[in-house]
Amino acid sequence: MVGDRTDWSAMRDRRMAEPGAVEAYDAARLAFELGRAVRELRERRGWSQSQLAQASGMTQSAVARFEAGGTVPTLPVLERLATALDVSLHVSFAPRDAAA
Amino acid sequence: MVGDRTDWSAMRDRRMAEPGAVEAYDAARLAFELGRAVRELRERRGWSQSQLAQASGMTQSAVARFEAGGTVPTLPVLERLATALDVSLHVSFAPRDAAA
DNA sequence: CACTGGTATAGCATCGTTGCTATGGCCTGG
DNA sequence: CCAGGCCATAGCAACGATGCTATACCAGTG
Repeated sequence: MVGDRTDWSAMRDRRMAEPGAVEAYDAARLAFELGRAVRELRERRGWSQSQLAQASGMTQSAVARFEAGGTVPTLPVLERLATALDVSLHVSFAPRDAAA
Repeated sequence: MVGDRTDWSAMRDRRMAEPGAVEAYDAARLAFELGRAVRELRERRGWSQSQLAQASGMTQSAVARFEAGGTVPTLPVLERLATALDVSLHVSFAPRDAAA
C-alpha cells in the first residue's frame, strides 16, 4: 500500500496548539534520529555499546536507552558521545527557507 | 589589544582527562553561544524577553537565564525557541576534518 | 546443555533544567 | 519624584535525564 507510513507532515501542521506541544514531539523525533546516527557511527567503528559507554563515560544501559530514542539526550551527553566517536557536534539555528 | 580574547584553543587541548570533563566545558560554551544566537534573533525581531517567553511557552526568567548561558538548555526548549523565532533547529554530528 | 558476549529493560538515587513567583536594578517618560 | 517597561537574579517545587545495578533475551559456540 502506498500510504503505509505515518503522515508526519500532517502532524507537523498542528502548529498553533499550546506552546510546547508540537515541539516536544519534534524533540522526540530529534532524539530518535540522533540515536540512529550514534548507532551508525558506533557500528562503523565496530564498537559495542559497552565500549562506547566506557569511552564516553557512560554506562551500557545509558547508551542503549539513548540509541533506542528512549530519552531526549542532553547537550553534555551529546558532547561526550561526539568526542568519544571522534566527531564534532553541531547545534545551530537556521532560517526556515535556507537549507542550512 | 590583540590577545584580548580568551585562549579557548589552549583549554580545548586539555583532552585526555577523565571522560566528561572537557565535554562539560564544551557544553557550557555551546550554551553560551546558543544564548547569544537566540538573543540576536529575538532583538532582530524587536521582541522583549517576555514576548519571546510567551511565544515559546516559557517564562521571562527562563529566557533571561538561557540567554545569559546560565544553564545548558535541553533540546525540547531549543525546539520551542526555534519555533517561536520561526527558525529551524539543527543538531548533527559531523566528521572532525570536514567543515560541515 | 552450559557459556559467553551483545543488547534491551527495569528500578532507584541523584543531578540539572525548567516552571513559577517575586524582587531589585536600570532606564525612560511623565 | 514617580510610574512603567525591560532585564537579571533568587528560591523553591516539579519534571526529566543520567548513573548505576541487576536482570532478561538472543545469537553464537564449545
